Amino acid sequence: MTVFSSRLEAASPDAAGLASSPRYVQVARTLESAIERGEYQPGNALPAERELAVRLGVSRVTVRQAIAQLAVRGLVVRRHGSGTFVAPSGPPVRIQHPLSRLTSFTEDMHSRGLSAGGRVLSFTAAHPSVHDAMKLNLSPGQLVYRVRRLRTAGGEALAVEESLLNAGRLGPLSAADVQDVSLYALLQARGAGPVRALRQLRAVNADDELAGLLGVSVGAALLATERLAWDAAGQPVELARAHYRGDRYDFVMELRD
Amino acid sequence: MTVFSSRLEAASPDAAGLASSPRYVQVARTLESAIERGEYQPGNALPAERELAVRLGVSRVTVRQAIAQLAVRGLVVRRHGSGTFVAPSGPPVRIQHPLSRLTSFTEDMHSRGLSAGGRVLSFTAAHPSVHDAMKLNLSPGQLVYRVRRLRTAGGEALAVEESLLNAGRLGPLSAADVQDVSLYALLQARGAGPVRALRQLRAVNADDELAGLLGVSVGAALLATERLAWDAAGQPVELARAHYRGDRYDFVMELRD
DNA sequence: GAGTGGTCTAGACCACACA
DNA sequence: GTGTGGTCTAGACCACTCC
Repeated sequence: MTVFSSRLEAASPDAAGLASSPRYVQVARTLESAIERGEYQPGNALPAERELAVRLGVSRVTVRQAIAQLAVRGLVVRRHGSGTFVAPSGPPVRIQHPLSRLTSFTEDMHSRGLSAGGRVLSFTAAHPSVHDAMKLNLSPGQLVYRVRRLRTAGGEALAVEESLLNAGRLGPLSAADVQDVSLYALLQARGAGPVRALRQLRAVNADDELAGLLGVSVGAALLATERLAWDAAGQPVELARAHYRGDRYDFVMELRD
Repeated sequence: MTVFSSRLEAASPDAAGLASSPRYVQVARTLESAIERGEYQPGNALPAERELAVRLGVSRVTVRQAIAQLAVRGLVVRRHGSGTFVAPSGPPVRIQHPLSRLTSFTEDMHSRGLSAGGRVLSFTAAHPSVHDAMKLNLSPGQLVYRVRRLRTAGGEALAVEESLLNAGRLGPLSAADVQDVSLYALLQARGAGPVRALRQLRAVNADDELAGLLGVSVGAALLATERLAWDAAGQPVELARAHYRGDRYDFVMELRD
């Protein structure tokens, strides 16, 4: 089925006095409205880039530039060798994180009936950076455990989390100890359960590595957080940095006057 | 000064057994490390794209693809007709938003000694969407004021904020009333001061319009928030959606067990 | 006007998926 | 093998900035 008119911005270049936008923007809009009209259903493939180029009378490079815009916004997903597909419409897993309380990722997911999975990407004992040592109230020579984990929920990668733990405070720890267990539970078991934390949120673009791990395009918006947690004695016990998929994670908080 | 070797990944394609990455990634890394080494100082221009292409032995398109990666990550800023510049190193204005309390943008900025500026982009009375009407506890026929403002701090665009206000509850309101004044102060003055709010945060990529208003590249990560505020009587008084520059805004919150 | 980034093209080859 | 997206090229013209 031929969905598009053969040319863009047909007769009058800017009938309404609008500045004519670049072709790739026009192509992006054309594709977007076709998707919105339901001409391409979620999960279905778009026509191949080469075919779109012919149909729309533009070069393939221009089509790619247009599709790249849609991809970074999460409207479509590209699969090398296979095609470009309309993204599943409603976010299949949308997490709402209640921020009033100090909870772990594992708890969060369980309270929503999702299986909190994960995979340890790396586990090392190392010297923290000067900056991090200060935050954890350590002298630069002291060791920290550095745990890097990929967090999943409902089988889908949701976040990459890196935790720094005060090694001296916790005693011996091995990679097996952090496998498939909440770090909070582990800290609690060793008498270093956090009771207070500061959490900072900001938005960043995914670099190659995070994009690969989370299954999003390079440049996709991620929610980046840093959390510093203290135990009852006021000692810092954990410094955690996490990158959540922007399209799959919501933080919700309650504010009062 | 010739900064780069004339070719990338010179003799052995993958000496350490590493899969050779695309050229534009290599170019991006080359430029990034040159910036990190201080060979290009913040505020200074990079060599022109055409010159980089010649120096590095790649096409200009490839150079552009590499620079695009750096631009979306905020390392460099492109200025049409003028050049590509290394971004100012440390974020010159980094806001930390204390989330424990219900504060307005204006208050936030003042408490940091920054002038909270702004510009009303649009002010209309309109019918809310069904979805929004529900949130504001209105019947679909009732009117809302829709205020769209560009928020600045220290002379720099920081956020685009759109507020929906219950028109019936507030009485007559004109564009002049929302000019240069905190909406919270205005609500307070009309006996609809908010005492409780829910705030949701997520990360999104900037579209053309937001990018233009905020002075960032299309696709840059933004912190998107939606806030629904209630007055003392438990009536919803404001539904606000805002997009903050991800590289200029931090949210910080305190959590307790 | 000279120099810069922004857009666009036609064509090529590579890497991956799938039958 | 065939079809798909991913990368890359050389060259062109446009739009903007700045002198």
